Amino acid sequence: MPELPEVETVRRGLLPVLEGHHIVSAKTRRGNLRIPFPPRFAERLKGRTVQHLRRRAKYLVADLDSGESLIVHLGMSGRMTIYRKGKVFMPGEFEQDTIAAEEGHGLHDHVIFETDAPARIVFTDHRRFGLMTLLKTDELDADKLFKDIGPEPLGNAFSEPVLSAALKGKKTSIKAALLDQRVVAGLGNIYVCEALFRAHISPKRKASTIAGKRAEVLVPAIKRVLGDAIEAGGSTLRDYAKTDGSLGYFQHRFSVYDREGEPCPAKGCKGTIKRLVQAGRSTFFCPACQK
DNA sequence: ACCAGCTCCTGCTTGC
DNA sequence: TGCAAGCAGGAGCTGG
Repeated sequence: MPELPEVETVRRGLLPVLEGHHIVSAKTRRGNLRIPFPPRFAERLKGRTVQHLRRRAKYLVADLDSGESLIVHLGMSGRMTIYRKGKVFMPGEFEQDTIAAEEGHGLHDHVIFETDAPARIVFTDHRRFGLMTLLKTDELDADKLFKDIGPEPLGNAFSEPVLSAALKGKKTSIKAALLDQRVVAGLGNIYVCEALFRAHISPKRKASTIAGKRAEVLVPAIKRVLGDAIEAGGSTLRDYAKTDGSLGYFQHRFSVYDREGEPCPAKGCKGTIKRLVQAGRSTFFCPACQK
């Protein structure tokens, strides 16, 4: 799935067709994703204005003028695709006046929104690990989906003392700890590997030993890798695409992820990237320069 | 309370 | 070429 940079890229792609716009209609094409849709889901969205489209951890949050918020999680394979009327193509191509009727009716196209942008927004998720629900906007923070989520890594609230405190006494590996959304929000397998590489910290190191000096290195490493990835439009491996169907390209800048057997890219390091399995997930790292 | 392991689902890649 | 096993970016739940 989309990790924080991919969700943020999707949010930015959706802004022009969602924020400040009316939802003309919403349609679900099955009864559930990872969880069932809430009662009267489509009716509660119809005619509403999206006042703000924001992101919390890996969730997209669309605040509506009804006092409710539409919550979207892309899971492992969720995408949002925008089809727009009057899209201008490159010279030599035609200008599209209508959205093809079949857009949004693929096997795994589960939710279709029409907005007055005008645009059709299609949520596609072949693995259905994603979710979509509606919550009262002023009760979001107390909801079980959000109440235990840690600080946003790109905000000022994520700092060396905060990370140190969150890791204090943790016996698990730093790799597993950073995947825990209660410690810090929005990191997934790829960016944890990349951040630990940049910080020269071994993924096998016990989490509690990071507090202090190592956390001073790790916090900026996390911020930089996420910032760089957002700037690159996210990473595309298998299932992620931007809202216009194009691909992110940060994957070409991975230092260790999915690079088992390749030479370590760190300056002066003669190590080789290794793969190991932690908590059932692949970890990629350089044993020579990550200690 | 914490932590490792399992599970949901489908599709792509890999290896025999 | 065909087929089955293995693997995938998340995260909630179970049981030790």
